[in-house]
Amino acid sequence: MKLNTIAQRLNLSESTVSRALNDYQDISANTKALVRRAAIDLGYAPNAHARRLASGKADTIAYVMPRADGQYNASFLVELMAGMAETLNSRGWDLSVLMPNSAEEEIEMFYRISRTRHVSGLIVSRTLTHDARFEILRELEIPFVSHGRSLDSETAAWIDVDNATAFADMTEHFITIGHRRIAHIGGGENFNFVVQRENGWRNALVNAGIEIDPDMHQKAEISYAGGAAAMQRLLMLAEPPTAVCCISDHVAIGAMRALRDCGLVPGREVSVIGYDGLEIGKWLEPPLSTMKQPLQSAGQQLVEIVINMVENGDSPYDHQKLYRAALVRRGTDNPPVSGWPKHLS
Amino acid sequence: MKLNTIAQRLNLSESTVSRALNDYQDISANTKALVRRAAIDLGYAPNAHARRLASGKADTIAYVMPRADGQYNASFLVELMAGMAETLNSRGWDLSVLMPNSAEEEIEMFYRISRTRHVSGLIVSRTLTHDARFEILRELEIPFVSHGRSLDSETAAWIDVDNATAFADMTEHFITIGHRRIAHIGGGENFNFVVQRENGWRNALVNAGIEIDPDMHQKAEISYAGGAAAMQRLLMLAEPPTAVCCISDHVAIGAMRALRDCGLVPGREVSVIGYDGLEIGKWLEPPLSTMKQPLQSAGQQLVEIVINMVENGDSPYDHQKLYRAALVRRGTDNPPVSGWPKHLS
DNA sequence: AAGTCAACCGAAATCGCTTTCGGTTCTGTT
DNA sequence: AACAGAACCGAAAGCGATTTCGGTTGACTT
Repeated sequence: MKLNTIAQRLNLSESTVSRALNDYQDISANTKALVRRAAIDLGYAPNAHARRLASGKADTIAYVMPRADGQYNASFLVELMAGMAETLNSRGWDLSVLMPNSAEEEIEMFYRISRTRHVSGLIVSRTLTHDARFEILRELEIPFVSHGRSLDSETAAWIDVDNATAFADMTEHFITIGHRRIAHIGGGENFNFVVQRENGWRNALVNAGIEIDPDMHQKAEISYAGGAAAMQRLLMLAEPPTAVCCISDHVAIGAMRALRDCGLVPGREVSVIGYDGLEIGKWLEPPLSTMKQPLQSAGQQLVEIVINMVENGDSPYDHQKLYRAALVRRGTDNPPVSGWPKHLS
Repeated sequence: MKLNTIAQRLNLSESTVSRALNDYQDISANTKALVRRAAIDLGYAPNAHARRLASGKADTIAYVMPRADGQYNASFLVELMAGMAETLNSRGWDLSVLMPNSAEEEIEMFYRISRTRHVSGLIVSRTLTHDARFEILRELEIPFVSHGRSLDSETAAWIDVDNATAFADMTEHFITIGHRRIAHIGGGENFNFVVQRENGWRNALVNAGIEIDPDMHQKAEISYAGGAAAMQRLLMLAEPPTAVCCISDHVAIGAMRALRDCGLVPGREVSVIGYDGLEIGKWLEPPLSTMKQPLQSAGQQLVEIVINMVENGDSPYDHQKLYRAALVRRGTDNPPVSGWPKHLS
């Protein structure tokens, strides 16, 4: 089933058929109809590789998948990729998934793309505070959008959630309902969101005139186990916190477990708020309070941004969007109780 | 950076350079070395589309992503896709993700692939008991492997977990520790695994000479909420169960919530076992017992199977593999307690 | 009636690589 | 010394589209 077949059948040239199918203006409505009819009858679809070679377009967006590392919770990732694939597919584009084994391999993939040109645009995530990829992709002139900012992303396209404000809001909420000793379980990695969230927490405390006790900041692996361990450390302090801002719901869930293991009830002696708005939180005992980001279709947005950059040459500056997360109170954020910490009662 | 450039630089023909790079036998070791050196120096990589057009190979495997529907838990899906992408990337192949909006659209995608030929092989999942896709893909002669069996999959390549045996094991375990009134919360959909799991539960009961009370089988939406609702129905029975086999961990978690809401403790009055081996189960109160499937790298396996079918023309029959799930006892499977159900004590 | 300008369509070049088919050289045999 | 057979490499024909450029028509002016 080649273009040729249709051409012969209709006694037209290949070029006419091609232009008819691509809706060129210099083909009469009549022949267009004829050609389209024939294409459907014969079940014709252009050979993707021939088309891409001739046109120089790849019609493909690649997504660099992050290693499972805590920054992304799986359900969000699935949602994201589904959104990307769906949006691309509906326009006849392909979503290609890249899974580098290391930062170096990721860079190599970028170089390969810039040579083979089999990918028109890129979506990256898991941004570091200092992230060399932005500079490299710019030099290679590969259109791309990032999910998450970085110190190197001023001149790039991105969408992100305002992590700092989210954690400031979370912390202020704790202050409002009466807490003063508010801890933060954060990450030890050099991911940008880790820093942003920590800063939000810090700023809120400073604004409220609360001195920051270094012990109140615990670096942890971003996982259930990391959260549990960090909470254990907090509980062994001479003066443990009455509220904890967790960098993610997973960490918060681990923290809840650690509380239980000490005979405490999450949200009573020690309040806990997580981040991500995971649905599982609703089904815990007690249900976990969290910050939920409003990105119902981040995947779709990311895709539309890159496509615009590829097709219309949009400037990255036109595509920088910041979203705000909202507090979802469920059951683990309550005013401090008397009788805790014990030695103070 | 074209093939041509290298050819001119070395005073060789394009065809020689091409064959040298592809390691043909009729090129001297000497020129091969020369060509490769030059290729590296110039930073050459073949244009993917030209290569694919000329060779007729797409070097691309597509994965049909399932809608988030409960059959797959997100973290498994992420693991799966990461494994596929990693394995493919390491061989220079691409992973393309398809996200159809409906069964019909999925079929259309298959037809499109068989025409454009921009995909060499396919990986499908979310298999139905009666699944038309197997027949269609066979007719279209698209090499494919399925993750999960179907009544139509005898002649296809697949890998799957022995769902029936897993649920028989689960049920027998309950019987062994003393339960007789064992319920099953299953799914209402026509997915094949739903039927298989239900059958496993049934068979174990029959084998143990326990009569099956229709009330003990609750169809539910495969989700937290579905599990909670189903458990509520079970608890309102005149004679509620003392143990429940849940079709997934999510359902089990919903069921645990329903138990708590009735003032009961999961694993005490009513035992619960889930399926999937989700890590979150470890961090619940009490930790959720579950069945864990051993597929550490299903993604890699699926990819290798399709590649073998594409490259070596392997028969689907050579690639049918069944795995067995294992019970992970954590905290919600215990012998029945006296005093429950209340009216019997 | 000649000239002009759209409106349409075809010829041919191109995209960058693969692969078949033959043609040289070179070595080793008889 | 002549010939066979490796061993190597080049020419050229695809692969199946897109796209530029130009050439015919036909209608419309003047």
